[in-house]
Amino acid sequence: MSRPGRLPVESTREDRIVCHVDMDCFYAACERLREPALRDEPVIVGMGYEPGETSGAVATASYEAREHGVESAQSIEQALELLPRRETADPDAEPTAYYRPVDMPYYEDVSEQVRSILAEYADVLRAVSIDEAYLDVTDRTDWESVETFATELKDEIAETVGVEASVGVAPTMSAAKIASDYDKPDGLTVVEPGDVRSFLAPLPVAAVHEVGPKTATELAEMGIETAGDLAAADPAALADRFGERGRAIYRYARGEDDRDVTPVGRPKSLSRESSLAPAEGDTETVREQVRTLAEAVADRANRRDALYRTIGIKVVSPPFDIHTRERSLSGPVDRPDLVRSVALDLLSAFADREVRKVGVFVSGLSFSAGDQASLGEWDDAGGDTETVAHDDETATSFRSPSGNQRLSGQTTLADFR
DNA sequence: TCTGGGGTCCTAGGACCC
DNA sequence: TCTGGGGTCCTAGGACCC
Repeated sequence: MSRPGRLPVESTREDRIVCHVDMDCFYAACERLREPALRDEPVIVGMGYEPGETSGAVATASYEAREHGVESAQSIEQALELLPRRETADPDAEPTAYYRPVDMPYYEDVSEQVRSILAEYADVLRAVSIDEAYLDVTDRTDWESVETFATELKDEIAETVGVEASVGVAPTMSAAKIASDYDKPDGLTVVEPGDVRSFLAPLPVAAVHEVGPKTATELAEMGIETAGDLAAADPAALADRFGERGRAIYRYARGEDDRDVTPVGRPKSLSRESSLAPAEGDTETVREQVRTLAEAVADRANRRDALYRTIGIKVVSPPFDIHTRERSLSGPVDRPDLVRSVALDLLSAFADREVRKVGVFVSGLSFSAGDQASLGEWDDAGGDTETVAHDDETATSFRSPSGNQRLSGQTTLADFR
């Protein structure tokens, strides 16, 4: 229903019902699914805790482990100090935890089961990650019955799959997300349209979408501590300081969020990266690591039927300086050898830098090899690609920094001027 | 918070085109 | 020869999210 003086599209948005479903400690829950003895025990899923392994991080800690200060993204050394491994520690002396390695294929299996239930409850579903999704359920329920609706959804996940979810319901994506976090684990929070602003007001600014640590610190300097403060701030001042994001966080804090629930599209880039132990930072080890990563990225792209037009690297050097270098090709390719040679070439800019982490990525992705043939465009431009393909001296086969070789065989606006 | 891996979007300057 | 405006592409860095 459009009210007088309102655009129909806007009133439609206000009447939306968005569910955010967030699986509780998902990796740990999956481990408990196949190993019931882990129930009610501290469980830490992560990498790097085996003897001989040098680094790693906590991917997920169960609530029992969190009570002892273990958190996601914490280094595994810290976690082991707080909670030693059950198998090796003196069981009477101190609290301990079960450690399990990350097993993505298994978690993806479980996630797929959950997703197929979610798909029954919504026409539109956005799977944000392996353990999180937004559902637009506007056409499936209303504000009077949405609590029952969401309870049924939670129950079905628990009974059918055997894992718990927290659900937030609100008229916008960002409010629904915060609502799902409000009463974890196994929570259900419904924020009706009129209540969004007052629901958000007392929360710290960091709870607002797109407010991370940097922005939260800067906001605090401006005297803005809560979402309510942010909602009452001067939007022009926020825009001055934070650009477009300043306007966005102002609106989110006020409960305004235009984003529609849409399925996630194709990836824009693919990457692989890995950390190196301090002793591994020498040039040849880093180059070897880059070769391995390049191969893995090319393989990932190939398996997804993706062609790439840009190849890049990321180098992290102490203390935590992130550098990137990238190079664009004249046309999309599937060329593992090029990924490797370009990545190594780009790496040479960091020859005398200490490296604690390296990554290789490809971007400028195009997926429709078939489409491209049918479009005929890259058949014509194939000369470009062939140039790249047949050129061992890769340096000469790239586009000049701004040269637009791609248009050379096509009719451009210039022809009409 | 001394920091793992995989992503997204925005900003800003320079080169180049018409 | 100098100047101008509008636009795209490329690259590097920054911040954020899960």
